[in-house]
Amino acid sequence: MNDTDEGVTLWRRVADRLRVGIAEGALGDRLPPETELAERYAVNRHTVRRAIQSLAAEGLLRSERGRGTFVNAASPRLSYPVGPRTRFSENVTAHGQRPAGRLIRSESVRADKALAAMLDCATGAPLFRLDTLSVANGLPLSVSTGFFPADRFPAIVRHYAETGSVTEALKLHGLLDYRRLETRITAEHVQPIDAEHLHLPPDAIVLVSAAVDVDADCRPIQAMRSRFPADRMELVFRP
Amino acid sequence: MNDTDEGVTLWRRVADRLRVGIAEGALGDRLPPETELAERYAVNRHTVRRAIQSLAAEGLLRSERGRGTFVNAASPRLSYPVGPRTRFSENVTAHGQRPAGRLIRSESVRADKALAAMLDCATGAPLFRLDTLSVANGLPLSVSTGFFPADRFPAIVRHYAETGSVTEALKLHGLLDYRRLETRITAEHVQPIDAEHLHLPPDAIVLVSAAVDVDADCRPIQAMRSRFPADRMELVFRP
DNA sequence: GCTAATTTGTTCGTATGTATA
DNA sequence: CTATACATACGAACAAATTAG
Repeated sequence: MNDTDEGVTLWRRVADRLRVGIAEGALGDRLPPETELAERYAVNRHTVRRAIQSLAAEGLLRSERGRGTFVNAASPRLSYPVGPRTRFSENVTAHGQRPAGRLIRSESVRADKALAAMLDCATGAPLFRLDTLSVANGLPLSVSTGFFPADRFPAIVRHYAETGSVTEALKLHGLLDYRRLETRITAEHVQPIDAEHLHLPPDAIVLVSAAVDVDADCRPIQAMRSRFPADRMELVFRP
Repeated sequence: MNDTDEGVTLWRRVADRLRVGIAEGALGDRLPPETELAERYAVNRHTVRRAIQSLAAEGLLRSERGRGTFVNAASPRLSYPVGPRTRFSENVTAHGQRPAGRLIRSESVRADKALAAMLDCATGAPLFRLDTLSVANGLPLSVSTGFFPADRFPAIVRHYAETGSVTEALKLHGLLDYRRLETRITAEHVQPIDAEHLHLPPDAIVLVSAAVDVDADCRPIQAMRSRFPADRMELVFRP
C-alpha cells in the first residue's frame, strides 16, 4: 500500500481503489471477502472495513452479514412530477402502476404556530392529522403526514380510509378542485418509523417535501410533509 | 453498561444514551472527551467512537480533531427559490447576502447520450463543462456542473471566470434571456470532492438538482447538475 | 436436517499521528 | 513546548448470520 502516497489516509486510498475496481467491473457483482481484500492491499481488515463503510454510505456498496459485500445495482429512479395540480394517484397511474394509499394513523391535534401560519388559521385551531403510506406495485413510495382543518373536513379520516385517496376524500366533502401553492424540498436521514414503512435501512436518505394545497379561493386545504426514499425517487418540477 | 440489555449492540445503546443526554442538555454544548465517555459508560473508546460516528452521520454531532465533539446547533435552512426564472445571483442577494461564483474547473467534452438528449444536440457534439462553486457570505451554498454547447458559446469559460455569473457570461454571448425548462430533484451522500468544496463531513447529504435551461425559442442553453448541502438549504418551488 | 466453513459485525487492546488549547 | 483530544491503523478474539457439504 504505497502507491502515489499523498497526504491521504490509508482507508481513503483503499476506498479509491475499490471504487475504480467496481467501475471497471474488475471486482464483479460481489466483492471478495474483507480478509482477502486486506491481504491484497496489505492493510488491516479494519482499514478495509472503513473503506467499505465509506462506499456503502455513498450507496455504492451494501454489506450483508454472513453473505458478503455487494455492488449496488444503479436502478433508475422513479419520477414523481410535482406541479400546481399534483395528485398522487394520477402520478403513479401514469407509470402504469396501481396506486394505493393506506392510512397508518390519524389523530386530532391543535394547530401550533407553524401549522397555523401555513393553514392560515388560529393557533390552537382543531386539525386532523393523517399519516398515510403510498404504495405502487407493492413498493412503498412515500409516507406523508397531512394536516386538515377539522371544522371544514370533519369526516376526512373516514373518507380517506374508505377511498385511499386525498383527492377523493376531499371530493366527498364537496371540494372538487385544489392546487399546490408551494413545495419546499430538503433531505435528511430517515426516521426509524418511516424506515419501517418504506422498507429502508436505518441509514437511508429521504427527500422531504413540505407543501401547502389551497382551494380555488386560495384558502389553505392541507399542509403536508411527505418523505420519499431518495434512492428510488426523484421529484420533477416543470413550470 | 447493562441497563435494559435487549438484543441491541453496545454502541447503539451508547448512542441512545448520548442522544437523550444531548436532548436533556445534560451533556452541554460540548461532549466530554471520548476517553471520559468510555470510562463513564464502561466501554472501550472505540465503542464510544462508533456511537459518536452514528450521531454525527445524523447531523446531531460534529467532531473536530484536537478540539472536541460538539452538539450541532439546529439552524434554520436557507431557502433557495426555484422557478422559470431561477438566477443564483438574484436568489442570494434577496437574502441580503453577497453572491460569488468561482470557477473550479473547466473542460472540453463531447456529449454523451444523456447530455445529447437534454441539450437536443448530436451525440459527440462539442461541449464546455464548467464546474463552479457558489458562495454567500463565506458559506459555500452549492457546487454545480454545467454543460454548454461549445459552438454557440465559444468563450463561456473566460466570460464566466471574469464575471462569476452564468447570466452575465451568457449576456456577453448575446443571450439576454433564458428560463428554466425542468428541474429534477433527488438526494444522495456527498462525493468526496464536493465535500471539500462545500466544507461538509464525508458522510453529509446533498440535494441534487438536475436542470435544463432554454432560450426564448426553447432551444437548450445548458444542462446543469447542482449539489446543495441538505442541512443548510431547502429548495422552494412556487408555480 | 445437521454440521462445519465462510463472512460480516462487534468489542476489546495498543500504538502512533495530528491538530488544538 | 506541553498536554489534551480526536484520527488512523494494526492485532486479536468472539458473535451472528449465511452458505456449503
